[in-house]
Amino acid sequence: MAEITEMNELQTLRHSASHVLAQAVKRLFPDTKLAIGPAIDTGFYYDFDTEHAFTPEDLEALEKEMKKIAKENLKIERFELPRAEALELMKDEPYKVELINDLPEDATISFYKQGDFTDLCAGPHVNYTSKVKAFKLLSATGAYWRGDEHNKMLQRIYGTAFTNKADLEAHLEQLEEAKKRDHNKLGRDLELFTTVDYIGQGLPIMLPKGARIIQTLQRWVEDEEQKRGWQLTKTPFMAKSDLYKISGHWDHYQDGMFVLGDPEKDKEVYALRPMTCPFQYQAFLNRGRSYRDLPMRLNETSTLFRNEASGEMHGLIRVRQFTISEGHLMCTPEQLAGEFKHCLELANYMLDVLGLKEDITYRFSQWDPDDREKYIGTKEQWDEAQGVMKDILDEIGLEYKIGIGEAAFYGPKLDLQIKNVHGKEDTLITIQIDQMLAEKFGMEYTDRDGTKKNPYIIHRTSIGCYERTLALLIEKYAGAFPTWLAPVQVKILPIADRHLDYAYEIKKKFEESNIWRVEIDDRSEKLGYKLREAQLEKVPYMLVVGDKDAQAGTVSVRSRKEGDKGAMEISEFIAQIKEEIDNKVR
RNA sequence: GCUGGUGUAGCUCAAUUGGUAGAGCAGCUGAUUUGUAAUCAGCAGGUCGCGGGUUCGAGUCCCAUCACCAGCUCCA
Repeated sequence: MAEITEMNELQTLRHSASHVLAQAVKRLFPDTKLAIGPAIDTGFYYDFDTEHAFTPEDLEALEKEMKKIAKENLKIERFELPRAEALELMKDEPYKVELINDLPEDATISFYKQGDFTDLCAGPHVNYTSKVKAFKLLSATGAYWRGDEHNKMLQRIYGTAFTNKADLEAHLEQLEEAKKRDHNKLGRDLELFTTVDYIGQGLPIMLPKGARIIQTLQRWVEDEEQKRGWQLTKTPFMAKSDLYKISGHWDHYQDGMFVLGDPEKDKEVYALRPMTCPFQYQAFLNRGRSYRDLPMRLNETSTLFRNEASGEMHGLIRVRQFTISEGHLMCTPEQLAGEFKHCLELANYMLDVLGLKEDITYRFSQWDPDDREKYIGTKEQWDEAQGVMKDILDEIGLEYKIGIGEAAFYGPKLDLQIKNVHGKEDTLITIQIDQMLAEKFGMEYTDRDGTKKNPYIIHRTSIGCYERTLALLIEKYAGAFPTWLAPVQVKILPIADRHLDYAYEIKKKFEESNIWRVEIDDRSEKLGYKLREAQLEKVPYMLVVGDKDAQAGTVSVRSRKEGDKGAMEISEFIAQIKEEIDNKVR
């Protein structure tokens, strides 16, 4: 209870902070029209309509004005008005008028007034502006009125506020720390990936170290899927438009596809694949199928191409070409629940080993019955597919949120959501039930009774897209990957050049034990310097070798996690690290 | 796609009112051969994101474009 009260207090304070901001904006930029200004998880924002674009200097000036307003210690008072009077009061604020008009007939229309500033608002608020003292304005950006891209773009100012200075400082420091973990910065610093302007947006170059991590993940995923009864396919990266017309992608997804050729002029048009589904179905369609063939589990390490809008790309999280651990599973209605659980188990196992499971939330993504444009199929089909998924989820006892309008165009999804270091949520893994595409593609199996039936199809990924998953891993571990994933697992640091031979001897012993990610730092630098470099590269183990080690046939081990571990027999250390790698110790 | 910001050496950043592009670190060469956060000396490195324009003269001003960043909208 105390916690809830505290949260509400903070939300109230932040809401009041947004009003103080709006008051400051009105004072400094009187022509500004007000939209809305709520409290959010991390602070508050307010949307304004003005010709003037807010600069960082403006934010400073506004902060100063806000401090002044706080100092003036204005009383914040609530009052209510009948609709007509409310509209009269807000006649110069078109957005407020729109909001009032959208309120239901019997709604109470309340206002909050502080000095010369009055705002339409349901409240609650703190009682005096002086309460708003520990705050900071963070950024000015654009945002569509009512979140609709067809509406005018307003200017949003983001800020944060706390009940005391210490909390504010701590939060700002946390933001700085988050920046250091940001995969888009750290991943480049650690030479995992880069981008090149003449290659294009959303097309990252995986550098040797990044590629090595992805290779490790991919080998592990494909092996694990094989163990669990999945059969690997390799299908083309492009197809004629005919294929996408059958699947519905041509109608529902064309803007998102890279089309090769001009549909208006050319006889044949190809498109790079944005999804694997219609390709992998061909493996099922290769010959007639019976119930004995089911469940048929097909997996593929599948590279996809999506022509995302130019503003959507972000590091490795949103890209135009990516590789996903894809899979499609054809089964009977009786098998569906079991197979769905099997897919979820695999995904959860993967996330558990990676250490990401604790950061996952589940979203049951459903269609939006009011947006028929976006979806194929009938209401009955959707009700059935969603009903089946709901039963499965409830049976497992999974805690989930419902996302209306978040479904795929052909069926409902269970999305495994994760937040990045800045608190922005993305889908890492998705498992979908589809009872529509099988019919479209004429996928049938002969059942026991000799009748032909369409199988249920589960679309799923086990580890998600390698690029996105890598991004989350970089942030999770701040670049200090578990040994089994680390692009460099051991760095050998000879303290003088005469120990280089011994260093190579050690490296060879690692290689004989099938450990290849061992590097020697052969520069003539001081040991302290080399150690610092190895630490910056986040290498799990550093082996210092000098005279006494060379003579005794040992290595001095320094662990990233545990610090100095002293001298060890080489074979002993190799056995230890091998076990760590094989068991995927985090 | 939209709003705003940013592009100078591999990295972090300088460059007065428009007047010869600099520094530290990284790199290379030589010396040093060192036991836990920076050994010394030298060398090299830039069509100032790309393209136009204004000007006697543009890293600096204007236009256009590309990329990166934040946010919105969309999405794995």
